[in-house]
Amino acid sequence: MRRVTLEEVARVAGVSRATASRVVNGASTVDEALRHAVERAISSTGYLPNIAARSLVTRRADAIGLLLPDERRMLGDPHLASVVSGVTGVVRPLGVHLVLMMTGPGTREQALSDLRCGRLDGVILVHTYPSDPVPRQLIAEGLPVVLAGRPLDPMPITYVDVDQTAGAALAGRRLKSLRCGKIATITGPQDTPAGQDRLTGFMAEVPDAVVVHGDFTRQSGAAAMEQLLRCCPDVDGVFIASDLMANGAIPVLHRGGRKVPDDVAVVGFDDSTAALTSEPELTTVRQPISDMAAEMARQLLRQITKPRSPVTSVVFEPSLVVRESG
Amino acid sequence: MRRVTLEEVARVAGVSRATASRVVNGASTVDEALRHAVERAISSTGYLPNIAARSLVTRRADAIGLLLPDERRMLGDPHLASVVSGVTGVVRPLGVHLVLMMTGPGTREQALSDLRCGRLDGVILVHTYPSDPVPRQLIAEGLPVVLAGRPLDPMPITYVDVDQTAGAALAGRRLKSLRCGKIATITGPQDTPAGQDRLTGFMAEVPDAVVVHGDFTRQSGAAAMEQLLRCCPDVDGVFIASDLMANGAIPVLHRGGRKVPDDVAVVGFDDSTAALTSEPELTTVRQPISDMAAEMARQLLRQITKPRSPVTSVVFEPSLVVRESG
DNA sequence: GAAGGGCGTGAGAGCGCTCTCCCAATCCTG
DNA sequence: CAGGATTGGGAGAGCGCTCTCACGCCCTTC
Repeated sequence: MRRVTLEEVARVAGVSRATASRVVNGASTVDEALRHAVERAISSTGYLPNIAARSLVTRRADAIGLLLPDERRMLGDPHLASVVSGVTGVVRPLGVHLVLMMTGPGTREQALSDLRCGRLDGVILVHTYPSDPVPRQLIAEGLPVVLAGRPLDPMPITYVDVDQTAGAALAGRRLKSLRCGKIATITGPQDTPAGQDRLTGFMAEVPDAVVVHGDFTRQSGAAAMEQLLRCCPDVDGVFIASDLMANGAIPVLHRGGRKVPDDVAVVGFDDSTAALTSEPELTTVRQPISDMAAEMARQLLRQITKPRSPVTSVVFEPSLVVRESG
Repeated sequence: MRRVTLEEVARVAGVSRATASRVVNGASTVDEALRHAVERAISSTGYLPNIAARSLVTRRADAIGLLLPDERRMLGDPHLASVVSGVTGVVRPLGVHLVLMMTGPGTREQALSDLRCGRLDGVILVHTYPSDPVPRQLIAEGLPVVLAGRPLDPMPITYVDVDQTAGAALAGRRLKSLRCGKIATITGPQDTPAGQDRLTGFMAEVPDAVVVHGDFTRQSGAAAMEQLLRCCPDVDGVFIASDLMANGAIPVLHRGGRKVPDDVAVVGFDDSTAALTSEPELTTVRQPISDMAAEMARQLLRQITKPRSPVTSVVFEPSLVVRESG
């Protein structure tokens, strides 16, 4: 079975290859009659443009990469699906492919060379770790890139994030409005912007809060809560900097004989699926992940279309989702 | 900044483009001295092959698609990440891209035309719904495709699945060995092969089990458990056909005053992350999702390399993971 | 009625690569 | 040492598309 080429469509329509190409690409300078002839020829032959050939001359791959952190952390990340659907929602209608890449040995390098050899038009980088060299390399080479989340060190790069500080403040205000007297927080890792901002935002609202550190994992949430109950048994309100940690912490509270929210109110962060699998369901700070992902896609597309366009990061407003836990 | 071409590498190395190409593609018939010259030229110029040009002549896109079901169901699917990592693990080292596609309006058609126009070499289809026309279209056109999970209607298509029946039997045997007297099951949707097989496999082992239907969602698990407690309050062992449903069902059990596993033993299916977020943690039937995904990738790659090769489906053995719930 | 300006069309030159010839050089064999 | 076999390298023809450029044609405009 042979593939139909533009040449063939042109022959059937009785026009030149150039005109057929114009119709395929929606140029406006084609006579109505000829346009119809070409369109008929396209549908009668079942023509589909060969992307490789087009790509060769336009120097666009019409594909972008989504570079995810190492597998272990990602496997538990309930955000992933929302990110993917937000990005594809923007990108698919434009015929742009979304290529998924996980950080493994050498994979970040892979993505870089895919970008350099024109196989990918740009990448969205999720969760770069501190001191990750990739973002800097990308901006140095002028390659289109958008970061999910503000980078730890300031650099001239487009990112999309939620206002973490404001979100944590929301949580603080909620606990205060619940008339909690002894308030604590379980933090995220302090070498990440999100971890830092959620702490500072919360402390600004509740300056005398007890601070226990976690690292965003479920296990660390459980461990931190054990520590908290030991050092501060009269706590009656906790802001836990991720739903996943809250998910690990709440059973510890139960085992410690506390009822949630009656004895201890709990507010999480993320509004991930973990918020719904908790018992009771989590009051949490919502990040509009899907919208943010869509915005990342739009920003990336803009950079691809207009290279070296100015850096314009976007910060979304978080909101409080009140459920049962606090 | 200009891109380096093969032509340039050849000039620097003092050979023809053909020889340079041979070195790049690892042909064995190149003299050691020349090979080294070319390799030096490649690294000194920073040459990277242009994929579009290569693709144009080899007629391979070196990209495969992962076609996922509609977003709503997928968002809650904890398997996704394992599937992705299993597939990329096989496919990336070979330089093959994984393109993620979600079923939206017209997206399945998109995937088909991507396949037809050579933009994708093959697809992995996850969760086709009953009477989905896409699998048949694909096999009719001889396009490489692998199904995740046995199709409902038998058709000559390669699929990878776990032995659902055997897995459910494992669950049944576990509950019997726990000396449960009154055993029940909450099923998956009976219009899916997994839903059917998990029921029949379980019933073969526990013929007198009480049957309540669910549809694999958390909500349906909760609803089914309420129904079960009403119609059969003395139940002391339940096989729930998905961890997600078990996740919804266990709180209902608690609210009904039953302790898990003391009063009611619970066994789930999937060994998804939902099994770990349950309280207590779920005893469940494990499907080696990541291995299965890797196998799907291998099968697909084989089909791409050797078109029209015979259909060879692979069925994996499930295993029982004993945790706290039963 | 001639000159000027659009506008739509076709010819053709690539884009960067692979791969099929074909030729030259080397090797073996009798 | 001649003949054939074998091997490595080069020339060049595409792969299917886009896009520039130049050429008609028709519609103005004085």
